[in-house]
Amino acid sequence: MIVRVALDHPLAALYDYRWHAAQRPCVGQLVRVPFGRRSAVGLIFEVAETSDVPAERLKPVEQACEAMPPVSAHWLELVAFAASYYQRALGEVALPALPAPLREAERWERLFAREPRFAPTDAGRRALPDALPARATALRRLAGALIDEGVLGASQARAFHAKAIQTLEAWSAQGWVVEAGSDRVGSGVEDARADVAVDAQRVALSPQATPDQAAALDAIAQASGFESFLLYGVTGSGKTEVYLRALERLLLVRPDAQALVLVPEINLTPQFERTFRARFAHLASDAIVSLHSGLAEGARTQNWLAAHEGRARIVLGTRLAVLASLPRLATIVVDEEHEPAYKQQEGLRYSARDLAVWRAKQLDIPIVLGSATPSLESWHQAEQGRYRRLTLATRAIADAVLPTVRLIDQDLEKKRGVNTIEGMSPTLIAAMRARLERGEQSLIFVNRRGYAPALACDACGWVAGCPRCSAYAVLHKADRTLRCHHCGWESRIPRACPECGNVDIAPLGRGTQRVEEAIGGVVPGARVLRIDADSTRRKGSAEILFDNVHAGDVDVLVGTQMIAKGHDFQRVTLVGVLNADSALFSHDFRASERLFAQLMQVSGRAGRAGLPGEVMIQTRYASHPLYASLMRHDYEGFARAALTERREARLPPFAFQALLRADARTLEAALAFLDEAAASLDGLPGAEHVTRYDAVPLTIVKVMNVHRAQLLLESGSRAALQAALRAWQPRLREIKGGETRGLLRWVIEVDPLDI
DNA sequence: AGCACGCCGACT
DNA sequence: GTCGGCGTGCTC
Repeated sequence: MIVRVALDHPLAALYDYRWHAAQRPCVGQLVRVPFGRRSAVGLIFEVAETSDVPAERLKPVEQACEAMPPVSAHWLELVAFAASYYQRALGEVALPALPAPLREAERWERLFAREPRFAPTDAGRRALPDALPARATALRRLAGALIDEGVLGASQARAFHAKAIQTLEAWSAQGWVVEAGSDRVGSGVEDARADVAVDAQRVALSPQATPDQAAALDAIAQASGFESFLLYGVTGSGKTEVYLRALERLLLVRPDAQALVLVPEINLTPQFERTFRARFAHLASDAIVSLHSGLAEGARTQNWLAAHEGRARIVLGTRLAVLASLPRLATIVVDEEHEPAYKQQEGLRYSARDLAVWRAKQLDIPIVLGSATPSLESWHQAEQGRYRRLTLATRAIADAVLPTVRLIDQDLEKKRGVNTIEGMSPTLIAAMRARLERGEQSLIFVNRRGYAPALACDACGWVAGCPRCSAYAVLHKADRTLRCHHCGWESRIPRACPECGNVDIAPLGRGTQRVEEAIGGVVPGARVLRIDADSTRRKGSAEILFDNVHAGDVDVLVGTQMIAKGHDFQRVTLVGVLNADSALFSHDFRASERLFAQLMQVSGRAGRAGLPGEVMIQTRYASHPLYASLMRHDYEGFARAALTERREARLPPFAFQALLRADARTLEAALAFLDEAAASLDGLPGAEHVTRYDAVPLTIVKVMNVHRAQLLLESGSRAALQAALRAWQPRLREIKGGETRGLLRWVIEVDPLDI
């Protein structure tokens, strides 16, 4: 017997091994095999009688993972499709899709051992680190492992301390730990339970579906087999309620059916999990699990296995969850389907949304893509009738009305001699003061973190830059550093200009920190809070900060995109947007689509609880059509105009694109490689239908002392592009190997988002 | 991708 | 004299 195994390795698709065990090998089984001088974990993709590899070179399989049920043929097919579509080796997709412990044969036994298991509760996570005496090192390490891993088996625990089980039982009595009997446990279960009561009330507030919601639900319920629904509804129109009810129906009708719910960001999973747990409180504790990179390894593995073994009925996760093994998957939801976060930006550069649609088609099941501002790709599909559009036209919350959007024309203000104060128009400042007097909240959206995006010398024109990247160094005033947001470089702020010695160096532009500081000055008495990647670095701190806003301890909230998503601030009646203009004239053709979606989203934060909301956007281009659409809350008009432009320019979704990216020590080497690569496309299958653009340096040419360039390919035919890419790769390997180019790395990206 | 082998410059 | 730089080649 021969088994063909996928290994996490870029060359051959499958490697052949001899199978000696008594029982028949099984496709989808995990195995440990010798590979070169070491041993590796792989996945059996095929079982065969013979091999093309000479018999003397065939090595035997070392071990098979008996405890884990094999992954389904459907899952293998999904992985094979993703590998082929994104131009990667099979194993490079299959193995990274598995949780890490499954990829290490040494951990299998422990992983599948049926023994008592312990998981920390939220209370435990908070209390344990401080509750133990400093001298109790074994206990402290036990607590540390418990928190880091998320789940600890009895034998693992005993390794720390002979009486660890008694200790864990005592902690369990304290409410710091839950014991999960002899079964494997999920995580976060009991934490979410604590909030069930609260959410049950919240849910109970909207028991009656709006007519739009009911119509959408009927359509989804009537779907037989594959159908893509584009659930198009403004913020607050109750898309989540539609997801919940659709899943409710599904899970009631089919007692074994599984659902996959994708959300764009980790921050949003706890909220969703609470809501889903409240609604599906009758399900077993591990019937709802989350999957995202923020979970501790142990917890993520247990959740993955709960999905794989069919115990999990609802899997809530970020983009990586689209590759979860779900043997009885019956429906998929992709919330905020337009979010760029669904695109993986390293390793296998897949679009979770696109793979989700493929999965639905493969399994012949319905999929719901939800958004207030759908991606132009999805909107176009709906226009073409390939997706079915379900519109939620009204806000579900009683009395909620769309906010008034007004532009602050900075050009006009300047002409009239109205000066901005710290980058803010007096109109915006007055509006914030008025909110403060009325006890309402303001939210100021700034698209840059840090104090100022640059530090410059007035005398000689010097601007502080990162020594390793071709980017400006961002000024962070709080810790008096200059930082590069591309590579993490940090240095002290110089006292004087290093070029000319001038001591009058000044910050250029405005980031969240500077705006926070400025508002403290111009809105006296306001309690200002900043939320961005810097202020929420510690795990869980974002939730604490958001809680302050909800509790009313904040008058003005300053932040980046982070503040625009997921949170319903009941008392926010003013949203201010500073420096949005830069995206209007970007060379990236998707910049305006992203800007529109972002502005619609931040606008949705204003006026949720019946209070009239107002959005003020500072701009120097007040007559730009994007703003005109925004003021009318007219996504459809925006989409129509944008799609017309895309059609005329032959851009996606009217063409398909791929990038060849190259990294090298010099820009010349990268460009030379790309030029040669472009020439080598000639004569390849499909190449006659593929347009080649010139190889160009990336906007930020140098990152970490590596120079980057790219070559864009475009075709009206996806099949032609795919064929050409496939045939191209051996040639690219030759070109790279043929001449000594030093460190040169290349990667193909299919359907790139940023160009 | 790892990992080994192998061939030339700065150190104990 | 070695340690270690990364160039090259291999993995069923």
